[in-house]
Amino acid sequence: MKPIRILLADDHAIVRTGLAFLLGTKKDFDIVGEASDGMEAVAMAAKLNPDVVVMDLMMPVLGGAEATEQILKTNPSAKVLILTSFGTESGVAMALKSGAVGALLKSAANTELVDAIHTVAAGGKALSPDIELILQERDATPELSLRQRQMLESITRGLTNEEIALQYGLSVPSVKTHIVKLFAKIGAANRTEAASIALRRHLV
Amino acid sequence: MKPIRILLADDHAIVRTGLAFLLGTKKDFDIVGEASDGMEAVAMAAKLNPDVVVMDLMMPVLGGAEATEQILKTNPSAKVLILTSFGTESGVAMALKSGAVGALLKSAANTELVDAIHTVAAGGKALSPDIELILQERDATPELSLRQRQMLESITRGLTNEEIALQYGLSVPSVKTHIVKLFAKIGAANRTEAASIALRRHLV
DNA sequence: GCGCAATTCATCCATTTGGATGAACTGCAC
DNA sequence: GTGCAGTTCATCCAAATGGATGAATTGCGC
Repeated sequence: MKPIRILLADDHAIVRTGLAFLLGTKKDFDIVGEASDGMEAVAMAAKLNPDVVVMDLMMPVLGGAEATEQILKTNPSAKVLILTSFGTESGVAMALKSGAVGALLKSAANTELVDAIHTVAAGGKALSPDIELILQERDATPELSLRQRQMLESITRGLTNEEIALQYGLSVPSVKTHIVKLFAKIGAANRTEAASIALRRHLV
Repeated sequence: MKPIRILLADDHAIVRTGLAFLLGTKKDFDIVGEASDGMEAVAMAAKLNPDVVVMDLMMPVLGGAEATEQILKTNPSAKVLILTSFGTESGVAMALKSGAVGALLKSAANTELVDAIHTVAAGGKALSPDIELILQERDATPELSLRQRQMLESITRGLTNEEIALQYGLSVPSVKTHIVKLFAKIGAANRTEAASIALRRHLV
């Protein structure tokens, strides 16, 4: 039986070492490459054509979600499995939308990772219970419109309504309308809580 | 020559595997234990009396900074080396104040880690340039008083001045005084920007 | 003890914010 | 094409906020 060809992508050398050691000892796994950022992962995926890409979500140069999208463009048969840390799970939904077929927390046991790789290589989806929970929370946050995202971004910068109006060439009443609707959507009582929610949920 | 006895503490099994593999192959290192949270690290340090503790900053149950303090209480000769991820460096200053003698980013090359362990085991300090930079930024943020920290915490929760006054049994004018001084210290133009700064710099 | 920072509170005022309501236009979906 | 969401703006008002100033108390360090 052919081994599963795996590409590792993580900016932490220690994690790559751990993964390479952990997965390299399994006979049915073949580590074909290691990338230390998203851009490198895309380039190596195109060249090496791996079966599974085990990828960190938070990487410099190019993040995991964007890298997933790029990889699947040139390499549609590859299965992308996302690794994420607790507290930085915000991009998981985006990565899955980009085509990742699995995601688990870095704190997962080693066996969980091995199982997940087998699952996705066989065409299945591998979402750990923790991740499912995160996605539910995410769903609880309704999508924001373009203007609402802009307002939120400005709010987190501490701008006043007048400054925001100026920035986007709007009237102050318009800004207020957008902001009030934004509050209702994200469940904020005021702009300060909105900023807090935005930063905590990584909405900006 | 006696090998350096090392205790690993990291909630990510993958990272522990990587560290164990990376350090375990060196003849002068002896991995005497692995802990998956801060509490465990404290307990194992007391029992095993390691020379060096390589510890993650972000751990469940008990964080790296607190764990460092606890360990040094029962084990003053131990050298604590902090590992931290980019973006979660906020606690580094606290960990160093707690007595850690070294800190480096997880994205550091494997050799850097090996060098750092040798350095701290020999009684030196091991701060990577990235970490030095972070500490400088930290210094740019003046220390906040107890009340100011409380105000900031409440602000990030979106509370109004009246709610904050109620929470701490103060008058609204007092709350305002504290908040205005807080703004001056952290360089915020208003409470929303203050919340933003607090969350971004992990001041709360 | 003296000074300083932190803490407490008060008054006054301009600005900002949040909320309610109404109205018009646009573009997309059913 | 009808409806809905998003967008734009207006008016009016109450509440919250920020800023300035003054003043008293406490506690810590030199």
